[in-house]
Amino acid sequence: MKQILIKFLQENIENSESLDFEKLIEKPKQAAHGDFSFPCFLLSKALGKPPVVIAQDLQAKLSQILPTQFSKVQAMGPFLNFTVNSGQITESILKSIESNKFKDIKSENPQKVLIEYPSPNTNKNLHIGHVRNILLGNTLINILKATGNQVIKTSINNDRGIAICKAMMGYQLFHSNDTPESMNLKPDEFVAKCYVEFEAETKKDETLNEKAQAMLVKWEENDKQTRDLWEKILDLVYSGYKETFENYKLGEFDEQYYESQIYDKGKEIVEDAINSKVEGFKYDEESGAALVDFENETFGKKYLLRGDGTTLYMTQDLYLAKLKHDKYNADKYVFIVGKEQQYHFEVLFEILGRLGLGGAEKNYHFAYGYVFNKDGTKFSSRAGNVVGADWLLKEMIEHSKQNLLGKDLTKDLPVEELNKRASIIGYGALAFSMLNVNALSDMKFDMDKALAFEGETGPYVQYTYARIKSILRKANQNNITTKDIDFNNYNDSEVQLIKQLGEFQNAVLQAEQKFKPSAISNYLIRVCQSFNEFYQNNKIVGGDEDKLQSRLLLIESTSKVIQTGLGLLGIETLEEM
RNA sequence: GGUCCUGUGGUCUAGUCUGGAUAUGAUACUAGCCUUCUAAGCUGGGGAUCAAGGGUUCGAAUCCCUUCAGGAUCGCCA
Repeated sequence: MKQILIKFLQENIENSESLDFEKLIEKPKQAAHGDFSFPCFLLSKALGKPPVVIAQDLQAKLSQILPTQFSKVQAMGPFLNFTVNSGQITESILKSIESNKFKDIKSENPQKVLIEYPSPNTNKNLHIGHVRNILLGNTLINILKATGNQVIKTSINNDRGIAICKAMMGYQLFHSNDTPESMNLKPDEFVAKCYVEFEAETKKDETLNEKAQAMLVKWEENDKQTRDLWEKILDLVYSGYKETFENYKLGEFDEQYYESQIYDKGKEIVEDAINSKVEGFKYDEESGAALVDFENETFGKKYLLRGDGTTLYMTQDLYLAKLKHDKYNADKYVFIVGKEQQYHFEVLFEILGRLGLGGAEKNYHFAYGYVFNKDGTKFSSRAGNVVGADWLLKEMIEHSKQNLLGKDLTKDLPVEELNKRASIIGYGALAFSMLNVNALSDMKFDMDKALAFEGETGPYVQYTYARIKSILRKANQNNITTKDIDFNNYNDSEVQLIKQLGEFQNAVLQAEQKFKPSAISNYLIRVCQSFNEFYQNNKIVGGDEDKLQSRLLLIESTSKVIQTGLGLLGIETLEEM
């Protein structure tokens, strides 16, 4: 459509050879400004007239010879606005939804993408920050798959180190006779309690930190008793995670990595790099430690092996990157990790580039912001005052349930149905609120606000869907098709809604290209707003008879778009709520 | 100190990459709309020096420079 317009303008505007119409023509922000807009500023010099006059002249001239695809050309100030013939647009959009072609979205550049998330530290239960991580990861995967990318889903479990030793010590000191059951805790919460209590105890007894260090040494020496305890604690953590992962729809991984199995690997990579004189790789002459010297202020020096030859965190990451590369040879490696690790990943990618494993062009740090308390202070996981992932979801669901019980329509539902709805609404509210903001932005978490289901929320979108389904039930027609529909029969608010539906593919492609799940949630809000505006002013069943079919088709199409969009966000729909 | 990120009505947020018309919505506040397809909805109102200053441009929230504020990070820790 745009191409038709460009060709038309090129042929009919004088002195326009030098103009880049492709770039100039844009979509107006306001519907009243038509579908395409052409600014006349640049013609001003060539024609020696002010842009406002040019726009008026062009309107007079072009309106006589407008292509049939367009219904109107109008000058508004220095802009020339074109409106397309809505019958053609509505027909093509509604037909593509009917045939499900609208779901068939092809990325401009489909790739094999390996994603790594949520990569927890296994000494505690998962908290609200992980929730953000998981929801972003889930959605990103859905979006990438929906647009034809191949996705490999991995996670690295940070299952060794001082933190897990502290949890183990806490267990030994305070809870060796307890079990999660005896304390009425989820197993991973039980471990977290051991960890937190140990941390608190170190404030009183400073020798405890040394003892934890000693335990780590024993672990590294493969001491049987220590390893047994370690496995016992990890079993607890993983069995707790299993439930959390299920609740947050994490599904199966293609591959899971474990820090305990790779933390001491990677030495060879570094030694080989030094031997083959990879740029910047060298030994420190005094200590014998291995490092990369970037010789600039931004990166400085990065050590890769200690003086005694043992490995460091970065070395392990190099090894893991090589593992992935050798096995999968993906086009892109995505790390979904909090933005505080940005420097680490910049350095990592730079080193990987020098090692021939693909630098910044093949690796991407999908960084996301912090989740703060509502007063802007940081959650402290050491003190243990973090909002737990399990608790959070449970709270959201419980609140949804109270909400349903407060409504005439739903207060007498069977318990099973009530719980099912509450669970879908609660999850939707939580997921939507986290996905509707820019991933990189920090967010304050306010439980009261999260529990308010008005405005730009998941329940608003789900509710809109349920309303549509309710109308369709009432209409009780099974075969709503695009046959026999007069596509010119739609009024302004209907056409606007249909055009909005036609934007679905753009929204998904935007989300894919920019790695931006919020593009989809933002889009769904706009669709629902368009629908609710239309719904409020137009009676469908029992309204205008000759509009019934076209309207049923329209709202059914809307429901399909909403359902598909929510599906990408991992949110389910309800027929009634 | 170096590097990076962030800054848009009281609060939250879209738009920033790729400059375009009166800056998108939400929330809170406020005035209305349910004997009518679900009011978790809709309509109206007030509320913004787009952190500040300068530059580029016919045109800047958007690009460039400077400054300010907040945050992160800069270890032979992970």
